[in-house]
Amino acid sequence: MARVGIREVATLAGVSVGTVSHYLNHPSRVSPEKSERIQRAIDKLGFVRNNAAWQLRLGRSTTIAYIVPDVSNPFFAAIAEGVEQRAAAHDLSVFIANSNRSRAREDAYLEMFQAQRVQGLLVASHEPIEDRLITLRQRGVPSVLVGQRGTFADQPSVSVDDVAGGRMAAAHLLELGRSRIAFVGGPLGIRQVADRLDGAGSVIGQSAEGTLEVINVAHRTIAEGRAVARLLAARRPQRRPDAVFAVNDLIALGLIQELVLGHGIRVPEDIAVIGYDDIEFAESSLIPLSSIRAPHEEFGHTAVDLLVDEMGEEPRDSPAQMVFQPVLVPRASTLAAAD
Amino acid sequence: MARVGIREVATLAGVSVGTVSHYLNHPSRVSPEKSERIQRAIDKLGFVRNNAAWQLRLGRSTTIAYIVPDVSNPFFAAIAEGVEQRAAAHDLSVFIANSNRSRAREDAYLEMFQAQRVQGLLVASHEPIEDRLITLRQRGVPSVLVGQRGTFADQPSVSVDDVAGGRMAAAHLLELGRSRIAFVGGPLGIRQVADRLDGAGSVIGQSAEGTLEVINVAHRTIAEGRAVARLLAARRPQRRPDAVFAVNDLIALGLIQELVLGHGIRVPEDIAVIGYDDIEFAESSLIPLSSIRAPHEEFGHTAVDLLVDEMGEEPRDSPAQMVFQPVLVPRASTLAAAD
DNA sequence: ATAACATCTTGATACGTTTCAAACCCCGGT
DNA sequence: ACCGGGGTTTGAAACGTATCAAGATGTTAT
Repeated sequence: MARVGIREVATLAGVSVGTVSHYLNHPSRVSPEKSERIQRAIDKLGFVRNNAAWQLRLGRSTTIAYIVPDVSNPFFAAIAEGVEQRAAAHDLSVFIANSNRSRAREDAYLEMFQAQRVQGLLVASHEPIEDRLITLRQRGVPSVLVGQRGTFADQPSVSVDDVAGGRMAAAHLLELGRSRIAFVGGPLGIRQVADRLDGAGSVIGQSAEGTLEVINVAHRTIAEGRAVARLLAARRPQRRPDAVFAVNDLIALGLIQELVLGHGIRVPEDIAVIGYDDIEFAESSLIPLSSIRAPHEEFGHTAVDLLVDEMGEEPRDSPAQMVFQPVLVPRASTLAAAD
Repeated sequence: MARVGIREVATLAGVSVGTVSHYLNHPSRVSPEKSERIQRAIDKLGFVRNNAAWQLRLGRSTTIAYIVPDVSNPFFAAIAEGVEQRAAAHDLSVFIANSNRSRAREDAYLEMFQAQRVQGLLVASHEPIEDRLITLRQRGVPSVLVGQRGTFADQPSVSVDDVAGGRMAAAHLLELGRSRIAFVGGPLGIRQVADRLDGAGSVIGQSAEGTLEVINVAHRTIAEGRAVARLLAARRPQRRPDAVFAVNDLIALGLIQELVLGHGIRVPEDIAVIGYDDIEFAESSLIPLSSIRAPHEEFGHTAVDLLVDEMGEEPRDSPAQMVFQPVLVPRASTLAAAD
């Protein structure tokens, strides 16, 4: 298959390359007759514009990237959906990259996207990553932090008030009369994790007799939740917590699954469980999972809007750090059956 | 921020652009002393190679694309994970695009990737899409169909034997003594859907008294499953099926959720439910979901391998259409409780 | 001392596109 | 008959990089 470029089209149509380019970019400036000829040539040759050359000439791309720590976490998938929608409205394509919770992969992608000259970056990360983003911004690549509030005022971000979310979760458990509460999550170096624990701690600290145990886990996956469940099941019943606040829904789901099916521990009677994020599967879980709901699609929409703002020339007028308030969604995993 | 290219680096380091380029691509050919100076200049200027120019020069990119109908279906996310892993091993980057079940978006992405001159395409689609892939192949862009077997011998694909899967599901239900079986899925224009139904039908047709009802749905989402559940609940109990085979796990999960929580219909006692794909959340569902398991990561791995093969020059030696055999994973949604 | 050669460096060229300035053509107005 | 001018068309230049052929420098063998 011979390479077919604008030049081949031009020859076949009997016009100059300039005219073909005009036809492609400013169709109004070329006469109907030549337009016709050019279009015919394009069809015949199956010409598709070479993006590399186009970008090179224009000095910019029309792509943004969305870096996500874990595609298989439905929370990020839901956000991705929102991102795609809004990006399409802005005529931007989205390059989704999966860092797989690996810092090295994350850095590699950051570098790669820079080489691609993407217009901007949407970054959801568990690692503290702002230092890198500063560097990128200096090089002209704007970014929006997703799910984690920027610590610097000029780092735009879209996030949930995780401290408030943590408070809500803990308050909910306390109100149900639970007192020996375990927080399952980690590492605490992750801001979102620390904040949620922080919120929970502040509420429990104020209560008369609540206690807060922290069970640190390295990853926030279903498998990890199961592992913690086995850990709890191995304890003497009196030493088990009577409520668990899991730092995300995946852990909570794994936990419930293993507790109930693997060890016959009842949820919520023996241990109440609340998660975080309210992913789509929380509702249809073994025991429908109580959760702290963060907006999903809206999250994505806002992130793109912020990024587009940032990509513009004018200095920002609206506040760049959007913080959503989470909502408590109580379900069977904390509430006794209603009947 | 002034644009910084290879030229700026060269000036700062006091060498020619050719040398800098050599340093980047054939480090061995440049003297230690200049290497040092160049590296220093790169660091100082924060130089990152311009991918557009690089691609333009080389005439090819180092990227493959993975088009998926629905990022928020964990089945595709799991495959994506496998794809990323294997692609990384081949030094390829993966551009994940979400067609959102829209043919228009699908076409737009196909066009875009062609413009990007990606090395190859991984396409998971519900639409019949092979005609387009043929055109692409003629233009030098190889592709691998994911989840759907190629109908032409030269269209590589990675798929599951869906007819066999359908048979397994139906046989399982019949063995449990169920006879009024409903298949929930659609549209039948989708090959995977038709095959699964086909398999189920063939088994039920051979049985003494099994009947197969088809409940057609437009989408294969949790929400759609719920809708079907409401439909079934509205029927007189005698007219309800005693078993449901859902064309994927999402539908099955939504169905169970609404049947049990919304209408007090028992699963599996009143209606047994089996899904398809065995996504991660099937196991931790309200009623752990029986499912037909297709390989996940392995699927992604194989797809990339096939694509890489295809990208090579030599004609293929190994068979290009991999068909995996599915496995029945029985769980509580069809089996009576064991205790 | 010179030739032959290896090592390192350079400048020019091409990749496929867009865009700018100039050229062209055809008309209507003077 | 000439000029001005809009609408079309053209050719050339540039974008940032890799590579090739050739130049420069230094080294070894004769």
